[in-house]
Amino acid sequence: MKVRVLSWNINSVRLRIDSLLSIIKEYRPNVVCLQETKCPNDQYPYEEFHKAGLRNVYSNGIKGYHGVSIATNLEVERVEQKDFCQKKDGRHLSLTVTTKNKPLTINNFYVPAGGDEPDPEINDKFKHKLDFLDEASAWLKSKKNKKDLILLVGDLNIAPHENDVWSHKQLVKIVSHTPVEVRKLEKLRSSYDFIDSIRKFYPYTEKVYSWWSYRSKNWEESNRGRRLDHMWSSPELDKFIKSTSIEKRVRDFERPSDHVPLIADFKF
DNA sequence: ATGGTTGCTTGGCAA
Repeated sequence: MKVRVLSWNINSVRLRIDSLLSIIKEYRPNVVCLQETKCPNDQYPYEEFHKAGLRNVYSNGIKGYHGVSIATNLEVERVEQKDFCQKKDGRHLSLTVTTKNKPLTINNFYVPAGGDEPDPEINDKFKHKLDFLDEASAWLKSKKNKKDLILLVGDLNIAPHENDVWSHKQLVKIVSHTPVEVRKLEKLRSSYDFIDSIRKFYPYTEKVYSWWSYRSKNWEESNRGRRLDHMWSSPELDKFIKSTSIEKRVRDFERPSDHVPLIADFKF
């Protein structure tokens, strides 16, 4: 049994629904995880997913900002959404689906961006980001079970490695690449001994990005990107992974998101 | 060092 998971910070699901439908048609994912849907649950385009063959659709969205969703054509055993930091904003949703072997849980995260100033004392948004990562780490750790199939995907808003950014030197004090954030992300990863499934297929010796700012023309030529989006597999799930990819071409779509989709392929 | 763009909404924030 093959399972394909696609994860994308779509930056408005309503604005880019046609781009998403063409991506679904082309890549045929079994699971679609979105971040920054910017769409309240009662306005979510559920029917568009149904028509595209993804019958089970769940949204954790609020008006205006952030918001996550998961759509799948697999049987859903369980749905969970965790409200970290008591903010009541849509930054997490998880589904447990049925595979040939045993249940697979997909956690979809949208970690707070953290504002501009990398100091929790003077910047509440940065504090929220660090607190969110601490709470998510503790929550995952409390659920840890060696034999479970767990996938964590999403826009984690941190590019941890030197080769996850266009210039380590110029970004080391910029939110998304500061040492304190990198440590918190590593804590999140180690909470479940996750394996970085993108880097498993894209070695650390090469520069790899999933996001290019809207604020520069010729995004491709200047190539000042960051790898903010991630796919992590639990050790048991890692046994079944066949490949991952970063669909960079999507950054060239008409009215693009500033992020591109990630894909992971599993065979159970 | 600064400003650059986009989306949700129509003024200003969040990214």
